[in-house]
Amino acid sequence: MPRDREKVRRRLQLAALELYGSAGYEQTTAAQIAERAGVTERTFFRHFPDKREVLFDGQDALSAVLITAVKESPATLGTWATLRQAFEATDSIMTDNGDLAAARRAVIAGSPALRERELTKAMVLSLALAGTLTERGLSNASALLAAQVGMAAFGKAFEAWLDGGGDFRQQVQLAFDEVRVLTA
Amino acid sequence: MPRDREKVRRRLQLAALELYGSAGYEQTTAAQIAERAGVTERTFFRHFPDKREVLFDGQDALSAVLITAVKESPATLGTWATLRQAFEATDSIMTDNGDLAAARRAVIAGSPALRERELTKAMVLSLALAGTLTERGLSNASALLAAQVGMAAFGKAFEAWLDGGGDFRQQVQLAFDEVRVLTA
DNA sequence: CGTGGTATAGTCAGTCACTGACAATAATCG
DNA sequence: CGATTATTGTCAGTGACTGACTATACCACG
Repeated sequence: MPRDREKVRRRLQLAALELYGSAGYEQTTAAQIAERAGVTERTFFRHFPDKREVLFDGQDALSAVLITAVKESPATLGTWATLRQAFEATDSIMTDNGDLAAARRAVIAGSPALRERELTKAMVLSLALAGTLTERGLSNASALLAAQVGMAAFGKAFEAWLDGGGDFRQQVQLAFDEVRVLTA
Repeated sequence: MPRDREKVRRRLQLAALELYGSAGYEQTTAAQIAERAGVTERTFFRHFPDKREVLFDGQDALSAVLITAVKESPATLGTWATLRQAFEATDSIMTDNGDLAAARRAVIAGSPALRERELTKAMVLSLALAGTLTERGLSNASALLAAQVGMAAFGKAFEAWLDGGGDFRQQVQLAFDEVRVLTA
């Protein structure tokens, strides 16, 4: 495997994050990112299908943790508890991603196009989650509904945690409880 | 107000729906849509900010119904019941949009770019809903969470209704109940 | 140590979404 | 009918993204 592919990928991602952060997403061209990473524009598009994707890459790890957590969850556990426990299991991933995650979030928040792509990533996660819930006996529609409600709770937990709420798992717990109270 | 703006808009929307449906979204150029509508490409982009938006236009009506329903809901009613009642109130809008809605959905389902835009539209709706829930005393974060959970239920209700489930309001009822059972 | 194969990157040309600036035209109002 | 204004046409340009082809770096093998 020549010309270390992963290195180029990471350089492109870093360059994009920096440029999006300083000049803004819309004002940054793919050619500029490529130049800063020491490659050509064409190479950028060989590594990422579009200008947005370069910012979204940790999703696979998150998805993997969620799915294995659901799969290893005891069958006696209900859907809701299974989901809560799966989202709690992402704890380590969340805690690891330090400063980069914050910069990423700021950049994404600043661009409608990037926020839109973030929604797609969330949906992909919901669909993956729903897929494994299906294996636990739920219908497709019910599995997707459950996954989406869980994702909504996870979203609030994540925001609360970023806003200084100390323990991530506890924020997940709180958000899931809030949904229970809401619908009761 | 010269050269009837609304007429051109509708012609563009219809032309887009037809072309997206027959040739596919990606294979259809903005110039083709414009030509079929009897205007130039430039005019297309004066009416719609991009190729995707031309398919999303009923959102304002839906949003208006939801928001007034929430605002007119008695203060004694809980958040969850308020949301359910609001979504039930969209009944007439859903029932009116007959064949066009079905064609629209098929086209959207066939294109990742259009599905992505649909997610944005759902989020805009959630944010609007959350805004009015805030006026009922909820925090921003809790209002958004509630709105998103409601939207998820609404989404399932809508799909179930499209799949032949007779009464729309009843599907909403069922989906909302399902979330209650899920989290209990 | 050369040599060939393969993965990766560069080059070039092209399409298409979208935009700004300005000219043309059609409806409206006096 | 003339003036005003909303809308459209025309034109030129930028930038995202793609296909086809070439060039180069790495690897294995003799």
